[in-house]
Amino acid sequence: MSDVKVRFAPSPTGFLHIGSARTALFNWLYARNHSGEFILRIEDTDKERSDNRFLDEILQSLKWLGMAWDGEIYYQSRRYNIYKEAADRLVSENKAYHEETEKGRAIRLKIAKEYVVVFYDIVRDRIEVNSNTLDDLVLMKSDGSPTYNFACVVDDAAMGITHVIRGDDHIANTPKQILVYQALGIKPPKFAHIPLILGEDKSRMSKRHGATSIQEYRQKGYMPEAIVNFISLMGWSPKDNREKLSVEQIIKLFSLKSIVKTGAVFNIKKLNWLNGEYIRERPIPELTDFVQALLQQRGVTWQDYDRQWLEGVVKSFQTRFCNIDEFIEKSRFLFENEVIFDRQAKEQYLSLTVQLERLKLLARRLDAVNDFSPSAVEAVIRGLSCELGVKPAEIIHPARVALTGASATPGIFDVICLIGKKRVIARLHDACSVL
RNA sequence: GGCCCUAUCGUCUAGCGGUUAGGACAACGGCUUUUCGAGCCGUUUACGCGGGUUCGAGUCCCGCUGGGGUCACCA
Repeated sequence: MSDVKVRFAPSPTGFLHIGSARTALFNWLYARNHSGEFILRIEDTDKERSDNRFLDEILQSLKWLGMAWDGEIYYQSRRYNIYKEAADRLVSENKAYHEETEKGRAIRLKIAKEYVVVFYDIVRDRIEVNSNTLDDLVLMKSDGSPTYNFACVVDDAAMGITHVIRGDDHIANTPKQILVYQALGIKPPKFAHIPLILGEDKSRMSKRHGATSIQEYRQKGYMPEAIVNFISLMGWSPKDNREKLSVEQIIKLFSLKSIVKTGAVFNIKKLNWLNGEYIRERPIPELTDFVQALLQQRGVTWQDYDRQWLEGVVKSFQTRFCNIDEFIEKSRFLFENEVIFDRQAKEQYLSLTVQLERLKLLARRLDAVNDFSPSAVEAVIRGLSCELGVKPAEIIHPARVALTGASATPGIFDVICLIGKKRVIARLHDACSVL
């Protein structure tokens, strides 16, 4: 058994976003690395802003990312008596006092002047703050609920938390909390303040920087292992030049001491690359399940859709997409009846009479093919190019545009089969209709 | 503004007194090829500035500048 016990303490006032997911991850990794405990505590003392909708979402995101917590979930809203008791004790010991305000009676902690609070942070080493910069800390609000800094300390102590791993933005809270620990006569846990995740402009990542909630990334088709791998690399590294790591490998290598001190700018392009790596290594049946679920969510469908066909589509696109938006965008010619033409491609490949005449011929030959397989289609096209004395590309390029509207697609022989004979002939005819 | 933290390619990072400053993403180019992608190969790009300490500084110290965080009866 290990003596490590950490916690993730979200407040249900918003969705689980990239930053807090990373905080949760580092806690979880640390616990797993030390065979310690990882508990979940819901800091729902703000009645106004807390919402069960957010709580459900946070729990779901955590599960989806694979971070299982140990034991029961704690809710601060159900522990008010514990905070009250602790606060009363401090008042009786003359370490805190009641304050009458317009809103009612609050309890504040007395903070001595000219006192230097020193603590050692695992990431940043020594930090010291003069108590003169601190006001007497409100412990219990006039509505009877505890303040964050108080409830947090009381709970961390009561739950036996050994390491508090949290965002950088809490550094300023730490001296205050240490003063609470001292008043309570309890030895503080160890602290590790991890750098924040930043947006493009280097300020703390927020909604205005684009998608920030884990759920959004899930819906966009990012895999949990890609996200875990990616966020673990913001502020931490295995130091051996590896980038793609399984969660087991990360757990094994993880260390709080190797966390960097500077904020990391969220780089979506790298996430895209990593997600693409995971997509490429996934077996087709599995990847198809993954894509299928997402397409369903988006309402993308096709009348002749069947599992085998979809697997073929996924196989053709496996190396060509890094998220579901890209998949949908690039494969639309398979799911929609109408072909959306790229203006330039059409200009280049479907404007000459010879090009259209070749397509007309191609349509006739293809129509005669009964076994509509990639190899059969290829034989037809190569045969035709030979007969006409032109390079296969002279037929392939116009055909690609006529059939898909685009100039960049998976291999044309596969594409033709995926579109299906009936639609292929129809599209070819449509393209030649101006003749 | 006070307080606190921080500073290596555009971005994520390795480095922990002596390195041709390494890797990854991105970008760019090449190979391959029916286009694109993937893959493989390659190129461009970094130690913010100024002082010290030292035989020697990206690495240690100080200052400056830049960036961030925080200053609630919100967490």
